[in-house]
Amino acid sequence: MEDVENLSERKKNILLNSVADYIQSAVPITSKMVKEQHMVDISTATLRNELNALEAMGYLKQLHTSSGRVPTSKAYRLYVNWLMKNLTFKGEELDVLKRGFNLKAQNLDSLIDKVAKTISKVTDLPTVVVMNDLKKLIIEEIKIIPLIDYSALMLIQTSGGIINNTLEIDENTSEEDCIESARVLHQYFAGKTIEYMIDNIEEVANKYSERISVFKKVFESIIDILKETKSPVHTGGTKLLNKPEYSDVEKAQQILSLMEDDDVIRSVVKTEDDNLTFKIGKENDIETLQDCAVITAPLTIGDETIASVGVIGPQRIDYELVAGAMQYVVNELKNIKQLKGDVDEEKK
Amino acid sequence: MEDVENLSERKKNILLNSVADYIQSAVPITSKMVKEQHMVDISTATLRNELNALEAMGYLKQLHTSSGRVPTSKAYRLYVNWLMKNLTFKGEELDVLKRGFNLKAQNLDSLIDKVAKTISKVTDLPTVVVMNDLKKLIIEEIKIIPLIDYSALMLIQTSGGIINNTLEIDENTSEEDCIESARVLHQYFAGKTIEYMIDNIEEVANKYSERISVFKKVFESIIDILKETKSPVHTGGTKLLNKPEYSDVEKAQQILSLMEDDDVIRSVVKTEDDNLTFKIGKENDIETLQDCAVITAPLTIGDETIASVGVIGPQRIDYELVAGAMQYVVNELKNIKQLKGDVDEEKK
DNA sequence: ATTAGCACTCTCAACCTTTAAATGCTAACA
DNA sequence: TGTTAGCATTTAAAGGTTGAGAGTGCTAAT
Repeated sequence: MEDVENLSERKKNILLNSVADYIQSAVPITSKMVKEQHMVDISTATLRNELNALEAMGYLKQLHTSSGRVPTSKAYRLYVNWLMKNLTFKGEELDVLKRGFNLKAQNLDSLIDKVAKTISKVTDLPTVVVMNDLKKLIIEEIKIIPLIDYSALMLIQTSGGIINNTLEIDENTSEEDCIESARVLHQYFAGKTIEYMIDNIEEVANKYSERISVFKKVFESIIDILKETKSPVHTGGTKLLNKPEYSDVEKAQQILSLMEDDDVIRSVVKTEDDNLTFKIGKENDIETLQDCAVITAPLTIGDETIASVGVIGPQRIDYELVAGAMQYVVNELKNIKQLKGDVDEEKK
Repeated sequence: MEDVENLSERKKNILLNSVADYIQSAVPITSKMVKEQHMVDISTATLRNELNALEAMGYLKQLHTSSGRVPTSKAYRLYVNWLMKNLTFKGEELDVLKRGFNLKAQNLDSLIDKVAKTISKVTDLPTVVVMNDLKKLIIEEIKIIPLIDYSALMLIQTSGGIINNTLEIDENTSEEDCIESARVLHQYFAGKTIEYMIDNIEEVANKYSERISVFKKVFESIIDILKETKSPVHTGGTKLLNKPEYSDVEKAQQILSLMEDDDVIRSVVKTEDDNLTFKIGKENDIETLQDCAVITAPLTIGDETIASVGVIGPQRIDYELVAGAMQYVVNELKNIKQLKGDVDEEKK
């Protein structure tokens, strides 16, 4: 389908350079510009012929007869494919990232938050993270710590990170009750999935509710918490307003309100692919996004893919920067568990 | 200063009604409109005289000779003062709030987050929460719970809520070490302020570092965490774009980037007052906000004022709704500790 | 295959015109 | 003295016109 071979070396040159220029400047490509910046030896007339041909092939289009040309989705796709073959991280921009993004082990929520904020900052684009279903995660450790006000903190350490939630408990629940509850939970569910725990916790609760009055209450709270789906986390929406594409408030708002619709954005950002995925223009299913680009990647810790991250912008997006930043963050996350794996090995 | 007495009953009527209308519609006030909606028996000519007089007194101004009039800051101030005397919560809107805002005890971060999101949702305006300095909070309880990956969770239960942070610790730190560390910290610092803890922890660390090798490391992490200042939390920035006042992207961006400047927004939102504070138009110190309204309130849990919350919008803001929503949330927060106080009493 | 030259197209900004809505003012009225 | 009808006046907003400028496509020559 992407028969790059059809393109003469010169056409390819013109096209890739022009797309790169346009991504930086947002100024339509003209024969004069191409000559001055890339092909001084060739006349504008010749370049006009080339541009004309590229337009006929569907890589460029004019906004109106007497204007320069802008890249089509097809051109961006070509550019991205080429870029992915020749990707080198951009030094300076990623320096900022490397300095700002040190991951200490932390709970999932703040980890996700940090990922979104960092990518948004570096790319200067809105960024969304949607959590995968937690149900498939494997339970490693469970702790329940009583706090004030009829509440307790429950920590579930899983194969995909630590889940950290507040339980409502009865007023006369002692610290020992909490420890005992955690012990029982651990006994039954360590090594099992969260899904398994949801399905079977009731049974366990019934078994123990007579011996320890608080059990049932605790277990009910746990079910409530685990069943609830996390809202997607989004940051940097206002960054869209900087882009000339969205100087019209209406347009910006369409995208922004789409980002706030949990179900829609979840379907947009969630990715099955193992690598970066680029959806450019028409490649997007959602109507509103058909003149946008969406770049998504899975967030994997160890063996568990816990979430997907997505960056949304105009098609004229700095793919190189975005891909570099996302790649970097995704790798850092993988390394966290790498470390943990090593430690486990040593212990054995 | 606010000599409402100068105003005849009729003028006051016209003005308050007109401001209320304008807040809802954003359409400049005309003699015709006033007649039709509030004073059918009086001719437009008479109303023109009245409006003219109100303008001379500085309550209204025309955008140009042949346009209707819009309220000045002075008029909004009068309106707000009147409103605060006659405030009744708006039933329907606050119903949404009451349904959505149930506060379980939780850590400070998520509490703050919930407050911001809720107020922003109900008022349909950007909302910011800035944390007060935590240094004055009194420590009640300290727990350290070891997790994976050289890290532990530290919970400090204070007079103002639970502070919840991840520590980096040495690889060979046992659970007993953590418990012992927490015990020592508790022994020295329970009942003291966090500030006191920061000033004296080093000494304690030195004393114990020989007996328990991990102490120093733990204590260093704690200092780092406590010294760091929390960034303000902001939500709903994009809601500004709905307002006709900000159909111009430039204007919206001015406000939005101001909201993202931590130092500036902190000075804007932080309030010493015990109640709701309204800063209308020129009453704001910051240049950019001089055609905005900023409504702020302290967030108090028990005796501790832990943060300030602020709502930012055009001067033409639904003060009634905003005041109602903020008042409600502020009270709910107070009640949390009320509850806790009761429990403490019972225990004695 | 390339290029110079030129006619052609279209946007953009500036300027003008018209329309409609609101006002201020004057003079009459209760 | 307060109220009102009537009318001239003001102005923004919308629509139309024009000229300049930038870019293209096409033709004919190299």
